[in-house]
Amino acid sequence: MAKEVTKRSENYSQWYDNLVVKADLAERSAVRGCMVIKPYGYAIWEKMQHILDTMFKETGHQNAYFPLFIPKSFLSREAEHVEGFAKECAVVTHHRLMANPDGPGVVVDPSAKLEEELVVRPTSETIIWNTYKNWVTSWRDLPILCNQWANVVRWEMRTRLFLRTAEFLWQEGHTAHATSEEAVAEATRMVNVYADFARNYMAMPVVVGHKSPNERFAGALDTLTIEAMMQDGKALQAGTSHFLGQNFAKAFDVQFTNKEGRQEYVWATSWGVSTRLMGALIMAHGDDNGLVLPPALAPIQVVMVPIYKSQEERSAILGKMDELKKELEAHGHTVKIDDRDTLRPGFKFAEWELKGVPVRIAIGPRDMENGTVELARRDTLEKTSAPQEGLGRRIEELLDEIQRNIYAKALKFRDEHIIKVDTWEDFKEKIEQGGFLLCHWDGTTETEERIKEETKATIRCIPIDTAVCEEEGKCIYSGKPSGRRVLFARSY
RNA sequence: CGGGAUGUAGCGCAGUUGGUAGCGCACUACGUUCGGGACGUAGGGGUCGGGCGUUCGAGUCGCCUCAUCCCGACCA
Repeated sequence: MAKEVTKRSENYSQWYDNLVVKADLAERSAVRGCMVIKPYGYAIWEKMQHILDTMFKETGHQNAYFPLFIPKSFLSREAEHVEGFAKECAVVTHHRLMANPDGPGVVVDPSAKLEEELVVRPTSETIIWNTYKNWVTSWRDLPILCNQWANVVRWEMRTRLFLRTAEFLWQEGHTAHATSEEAVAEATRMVNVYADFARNYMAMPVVVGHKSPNERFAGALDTLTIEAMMQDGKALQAGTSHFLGQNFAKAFDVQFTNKEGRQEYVWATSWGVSTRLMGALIMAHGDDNGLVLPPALAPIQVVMVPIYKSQEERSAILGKMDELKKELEAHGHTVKIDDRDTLRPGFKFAEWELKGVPVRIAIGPRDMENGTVELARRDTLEKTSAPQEGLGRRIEELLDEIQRNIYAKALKFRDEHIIKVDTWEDFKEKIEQGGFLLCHWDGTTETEERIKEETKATIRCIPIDTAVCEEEGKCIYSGKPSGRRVLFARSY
C-alpha cells in the first residue's frame, strides 16, 4: 500500500493528499468537508498543542473556554466582521427532531424552531467580547490575556485535508488592553511566538509581516502573519495575530474607567494557529518516501526494527532492544520497538519512513555479534553502523543534528526561491515558477486586485524585516513610486 | 453557486455491439521466507450510488435523483 505514494514532482496536490492518508494522519470523513484525524496525526497535533500552550503561559496567558454557539445577532454587531464570515457559517435553526410523518427517518420538528438562530462559531471574537463586557469595569481589570483551544466551523466551498476543512481545531487568543500601544505590542509579541514555534519546533522558516488592507482579518486594524513556503513554491499562511483596535469593544460596549476616572473603550487583539500547521509541516519537509518529521514534533523519535530468522534470535535481539530503549528513554526520547512478527524488515523500514520517524535503529544477528546497531536517519536517508555502547548520547546528538538539518534545508530552499523582481514582464514569468517575489507596490488595493486577477498572486505580507525590503523604487504594475518591497506569491 | 468529470469488493480499477460481474492490492488459513516494500497454494468478500423506464434480459441504453472529485468564486 505504501508503495503508491505519488511523487512530489508528478502532482503536488495528489502527493500531499496521498501522503496524509497513507502516513496514517487523517482521512476524509463522511461529513462534508470534514476530516477524521487519526491517532498518529493527532499525536503530532498534541505535541504542537503542548509546546504552544507552554509558550502562551510563559507570556502570561491563561486558558478559558467559550460557547460553541453564537446568537446570530452577535455576528452582525461588527459590520466588517459579519461581512467577512456571513457566507460561510453553519446555522442551527431547530433544537429537536421528530419521526418523519411522511416516511422513514427523522425531520426537524417545526414546533422546535429557535426564536433566534445560533451560528456555529467560525471564530469567537463576538461571543468572547460579549462576555468580556461583564469582566471589565476598571483599568485594574486589564489586561485580560485569554486563550481558547477549540474547534471552529467555516463552510468552505472547497476543502483539503488539514489545509482547509469545514471543521478545524485551533487555538484563539483574545486579549483586552487599556491602551492601543499595549495591544499592538501584544499582537506583535504573539506573532513572534508563532514565528519561534515554526522555526524552532516545526523546523520551518517563515516570513513575518503585515497583511495588506485587502487581506486583513474581518474587523482588524492590522493583521500580522507568518508566511511559510511549501516545496512547490506556494505560500501558506501558517498563523495570524490581529490588532483589533476598539472595533469589538465598541460593538459590544466594553468600557472601563481609566486612572483619570474617564470611561474608555478597551483595545483588543486576537491571534490563532490551527491544524493547518500540520499541513504546513507535511508540505514543508515531506519527500517521495513520505513524511519527514522534525524530532521536536515526532510522536515516535526512534523506531527499532529487529532482523532475525529464528525465534531464538528474535528474543535475544528484542531483549537487547528493551535495554537500549530504556537508555534512550532516560535521555528523554520516545522510542518504539517494532516487534511485529508478521512483517519483514524491509516493509517496516518503508512504513516508518512513510510516517516520518526521524531515526531508525536496526539490529540483526551481525550486530549482535559485533555489538553494533544500524542507524538510519530519515532526513538524509543515510545509514551508518554505531556501537551499542553509548547509544543514548549518540542518538541525542543525532536528533539535534536532524532537527537543525531539516530547518537548514527548508531555509536554503526558501531563500533560493525568494527573488527580487522589478519589471511586470519578469513578474509574470517568475510567478509561474513558484516562490516568493519581492516587489515594489504602490500601496493601492486596485493594483493588488489587478495583479491577483492577472497572475493569481497576492501580497502575502509586507515583511517586518526592513533590511530586506526597505528601499525606494517603482510599483511593478503601475510604475508609481514605492518606499518598500512587499512579498508576492501564489498561496494555498 | 457556475463549468467539467466520476460513482462497480476495504482501496485502486477493468467490464466490448445489452446475455446475469472480474483484475491488482488488502483480508483469512497453511507452508516456505525474513539485513530495503517476499512467494506459493487454498479461501472469504458485490442488493454494480439510488429510483423509474425501455427490453425476453440492464453494470451497460433513456430520464430523474443523490453523492464525491477537479476548475472557478470563498478561505486559517
